[in-house]
Amino acid sequence: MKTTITDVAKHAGVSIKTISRVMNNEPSVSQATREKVQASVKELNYQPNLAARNLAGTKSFSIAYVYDNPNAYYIIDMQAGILSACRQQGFELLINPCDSSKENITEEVINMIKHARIAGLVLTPPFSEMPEFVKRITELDVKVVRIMSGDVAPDDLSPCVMVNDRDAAQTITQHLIDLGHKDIGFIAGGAEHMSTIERYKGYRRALKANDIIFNKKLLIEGEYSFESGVEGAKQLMSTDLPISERPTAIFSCNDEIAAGALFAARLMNISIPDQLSITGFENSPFSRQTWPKLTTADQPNRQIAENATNLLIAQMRKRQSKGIITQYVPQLVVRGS
Amino acid sequence: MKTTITDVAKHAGVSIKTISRVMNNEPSVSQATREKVQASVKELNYQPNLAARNLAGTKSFSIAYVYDNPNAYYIIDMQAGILSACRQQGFELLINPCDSSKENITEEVINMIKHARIAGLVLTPPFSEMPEFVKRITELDVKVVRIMSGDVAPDDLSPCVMVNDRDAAQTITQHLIDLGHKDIGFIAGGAEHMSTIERYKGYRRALKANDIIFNKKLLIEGEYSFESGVEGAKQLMSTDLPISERPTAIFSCNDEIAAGALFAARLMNISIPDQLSITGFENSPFSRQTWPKLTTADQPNRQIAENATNLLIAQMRKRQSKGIITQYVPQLVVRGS
DNA sequence: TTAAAAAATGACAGCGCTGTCAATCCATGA
DNA sequence: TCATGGATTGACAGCGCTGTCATTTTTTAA
Repeated sequence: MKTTITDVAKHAGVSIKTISRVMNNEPSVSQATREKVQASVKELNYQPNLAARNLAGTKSFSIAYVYDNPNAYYIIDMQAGILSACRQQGFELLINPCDSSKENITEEVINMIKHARIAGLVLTPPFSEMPEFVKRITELDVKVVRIMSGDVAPDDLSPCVMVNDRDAAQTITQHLIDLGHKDIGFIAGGAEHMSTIERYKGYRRALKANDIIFNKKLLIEGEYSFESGVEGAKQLMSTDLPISERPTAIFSCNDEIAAGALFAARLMNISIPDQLSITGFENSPFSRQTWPKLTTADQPNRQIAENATNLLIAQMRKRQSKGIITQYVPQLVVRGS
Repeated sequence: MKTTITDVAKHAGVSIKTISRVMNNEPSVSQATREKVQASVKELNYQPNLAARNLAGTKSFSIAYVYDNPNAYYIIDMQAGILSACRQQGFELLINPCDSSKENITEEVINMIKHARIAGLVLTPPFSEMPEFVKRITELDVKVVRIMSGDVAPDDLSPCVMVNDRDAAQTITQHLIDLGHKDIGFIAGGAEHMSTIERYKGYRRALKANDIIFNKKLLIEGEYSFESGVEGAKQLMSTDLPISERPTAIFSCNDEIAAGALFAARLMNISIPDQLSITGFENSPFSRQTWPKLTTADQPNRQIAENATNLLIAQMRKRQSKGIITQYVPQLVVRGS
């Protein structure tokens, strides 16, 4: 039989209410009692029953992860990080794959929140980048944490974990420049993604810092896909162009694009990295499944998610911590491309 | 405020117990009453509170998905399917990423089951292919459903959803043979995976059915990775070999291997599919991110998972359905490779 | 027609916890 | 010394549901 609060109460010689107080870190418990209870809890290996807690109390111990992202590796990593934080803090995780482009997605999520009595939401792009959505949710007295691209939070509706794609992109570009490149092509992802914009800004900033004049012809507006990388690279390296107008390096907005570009280069008999350098972004499994392996930027997604979830839980416990921001800067991973 | 069982009882003019009976599909409710209650349930949009159910009853409404698989796309699809079935049946899904190679993984999972009062487990490879693990779990009176490769269940410990890789592999191989190929290389995945073995069997069976003698030199023992595909293809197509000893087609055990093989072919200036045909398996996003796109086999993972979960729930409700087996045969997807 | 059996329904306790509020304890200062 | 008030602690109801068992209604058979 599982140990219940009553067992612990008997063991510690206090009332169940006191156990409850200690378990919830409430004040008004003397230090002596608190320690006595904690000892009993440990000895009996007591873990409060979540169902009972949810039923009896006004607060909830459920967190939901609402996602919609074609990148399964990203989701899985995030999920693992969130779960890890939830476990440690005695929360339950509900997962919620959604279609963010759906007309009434906000209502749907709100319904879900109400029905399952969700206390908090972990949001990644694209949801974290939908201001109206976030606003509606936070108005419901449901706490939110957002993981998004940028360096400063767009508002103070929730704590944010910012992934500084801009600085990382600048670092990558600088790396290319240090390698001697001056004509660096840029294949963008979809412009609706904050990350694309941020990465582009970083690229531009690096150029500027090195007094390299930006050449509009080297900018390809693509999307986050392999095909887009193939097309982009073909366009940039077209033999119709005089050699002087072709870039000697290509900054791809993510690994998938980079893989496509790499592929196109191979088709055109351009040797990598001798004749052309290509960089990716994200350090996805993809980046190791090309040849040569991609030089890219790595972000510790699992850790980011865990951190974000802890921020969310902290926010739920106290009344504060709204304005908190954590920033991660993806790190350059130099490989063979 | 959420509608509770009491609201429905009042609305329908019966006791809460009767509502409970209807909600749980218990017998001993007259048809008339049942319909009256169902009408009220619908009108009030009543959904039983899971926490209360779990707390009050002896049965549990929680299912866990225990997984450990490097293929994130597979996991995400499975997860979506399981979730969909859970939602429809009023179950809750707990996810549980695990390291299957860990020494005491069985104990860990059992602990988790006990603590969260899990009623059933959805298992995919590698867990579904660990007989001892499955045995231990089912002894706990926890229901299990396994999704695995094969055509018949290995035992009757649980319902199984079998993915008939063998037949699918035979179909793919036959497709290559129909294209005129006689010398077909085979790059295997890890031999610890049932799927590899099954796919190999299908390949051999197709050869036999067409009176093609199996050539041991065309078999490469690899693993499920891009690199393995590159290496395998290089070996098979080595210029050290007389042309007559090189295959004209390569059966790759999954898309990742196939992508590697495709890549190697490109390196060696072998044109696809003119000089060499390559097939994959799994229809992963990978298979569309190569050029030409891979001919492969598609399995409806989401649907498989949903189906399996329904089987699990059926098993939990009644006492029967242990021996049930559903079989899926992945379907040939002909593309450009 | 009526007793007995079977089917349908309901009353009520209680799952493990939290919220409310009352009771107790203790240090303080008049 | 004793009232005062804040800090601690506990008693108890009740969250929404299910399990048990008693009660009522219906069906069956004599």
